[in-house]
Amino acid sequence: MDAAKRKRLEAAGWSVGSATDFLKLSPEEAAFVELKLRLSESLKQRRRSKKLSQAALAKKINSSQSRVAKMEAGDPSVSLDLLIRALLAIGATRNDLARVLGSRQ
Amino acid sequence: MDAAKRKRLEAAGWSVGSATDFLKLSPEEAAFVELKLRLSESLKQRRRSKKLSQAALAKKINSSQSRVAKMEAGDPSVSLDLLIRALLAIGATRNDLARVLGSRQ
DNA sequence: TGAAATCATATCAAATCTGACATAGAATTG
DNA sequence: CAATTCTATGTCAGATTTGATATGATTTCA
Repeated sequence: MDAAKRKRLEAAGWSVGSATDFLKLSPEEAAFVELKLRLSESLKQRRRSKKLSQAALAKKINSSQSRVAKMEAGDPSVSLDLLIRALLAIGATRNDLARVLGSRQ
Repeated sequence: MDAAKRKRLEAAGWSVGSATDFLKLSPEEAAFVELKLRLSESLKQRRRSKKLSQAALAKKINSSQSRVAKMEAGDPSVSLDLLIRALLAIGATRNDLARVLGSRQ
């Protein structure tokens, strides 16, 4: 469907900034994408600051290195569930998540 | 498996308070469940305050009444993705979500 | 440089989640 | 009290997400 096509695009092009409206996403979809990207970035940061490899994190959450890579890349095949489980597993608290989701500052 | 059994139980018994450790959930799992329950409750509240029926909300997010009921009941078959999409669709902002996830007050 | 570790990307069968439907049980209203 | 509207719960085929695997690219470091 239409949504499927957009989903396929969701991942690409975001790596740099945090723009949200390069293709006609509804406000809710835009917010959803932004949300996932913030979690992705947070995951990458946290993992790195803990000096874990993707493989090591994967083990912690019994997943695989390739999936962790996809999480961090904002791949559309990765669910919020997985992202958040990973963040919790790496030591993030609910408050940490709240900070990631909310306005900067 | 073991996790599956727990998942099956995840939903029941939470309606009242917000206890989190009635069965041996790891801290991360407990946090994850707590998180879903908060979103469930928030959804129910928001929908009601907008005087929408479950069917009406379902239509908005092209889902079904039964699934909305499950969302609000904290049914384990409902993903975070769906919960959050529903909240966004009903007008919640990222900041609203952050408030729901973070510490009370 | 080059070997070793780490990361990115594609693919796929199995697992999970989904909307839809059926139907029963509340709640509301007349 | 119905009649009507709303909500809860079970089921299931189809869709999506998953871990695993393979393999190539990039980084690290001696």
